[in-house]
Amino acid sequence: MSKRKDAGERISEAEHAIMEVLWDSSPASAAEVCDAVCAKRDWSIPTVKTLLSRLVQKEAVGTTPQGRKFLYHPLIERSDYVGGESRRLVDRLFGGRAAPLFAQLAESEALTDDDLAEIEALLREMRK
Amino acid sequence: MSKRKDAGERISEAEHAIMEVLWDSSPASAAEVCDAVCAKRDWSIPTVKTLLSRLVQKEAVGTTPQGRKFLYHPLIERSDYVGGESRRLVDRLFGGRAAPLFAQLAESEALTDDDLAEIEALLREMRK
DNA sequence: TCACTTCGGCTACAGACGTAATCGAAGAAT
DNA sequence: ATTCTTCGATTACGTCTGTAGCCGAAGTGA
Repeated sequence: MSKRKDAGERISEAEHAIMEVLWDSSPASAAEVCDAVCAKRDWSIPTVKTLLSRLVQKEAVGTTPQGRKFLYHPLIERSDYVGGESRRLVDRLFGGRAAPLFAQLAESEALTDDDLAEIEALLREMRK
Repeated sequence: MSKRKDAGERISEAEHAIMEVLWDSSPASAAEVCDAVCAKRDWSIPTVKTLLSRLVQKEAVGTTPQGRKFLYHPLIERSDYVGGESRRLVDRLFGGRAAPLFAQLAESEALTDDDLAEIEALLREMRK
């Protein structure tokens, strides 16, 4: 079954940074979100608020009236987002095949020994 | 700033479709490019021309005056582009680690048996 | 040589995105 | 109650992206 309701509009790069914060500490106020990213991305509160409201519009985050303020929380799972983005890349760049992606990462030395070990473990585990 | 490598202007989604055509058949005229994508993406010649000129501006494709017309050819390697995009995704979504990406793809069933076999082969090969 | 066709080059324009200032209502402080 | 402070909401605006129209120079056929 395909939960055909969400999947609304695409989440932009900047918006994703906000999502990341919310996925990290679920209910948070705009100010708290800013505390978490404003320094890193050199944003100001207004920017964070705009991004938050756009995410609300896109139904990617929900709000809970906490007294007079609002608390924001993600409405979509991080794994869903990440999975979608990953698949989109694989589709667009590698014709939907994951192996070439892996080869590409390997070639550009983006794979650490740890990665290799982990992937091997995963492979072994899937091998049944 | 970091390593301000030239030829760094971002290539957009639509532009990438054009690049893909050029990577496939190196020197091509605008009309030929259109023949290859206009149907698929439902574009018109003007659109292709705009995208081509933007890519020229971005120094992602070069031109060769062929008599009266122009022939376009890519100036950046497909592997470079693909590698860059892949790494960008891995950095943004998985903190630079490839293993989680792999796990993600596995979980979302984006890995075919062929993929697994190929990856295993690659792994074995890198194992020395 | 003179319409007619072909191209590349500018121009256009709406929608998304990044970034942020301003406004107005609700609380807090005095 | 009056003012000060907080927030969310609204508005702003330049850039990038997707899509495409128009224009003028060059080539073609008669």
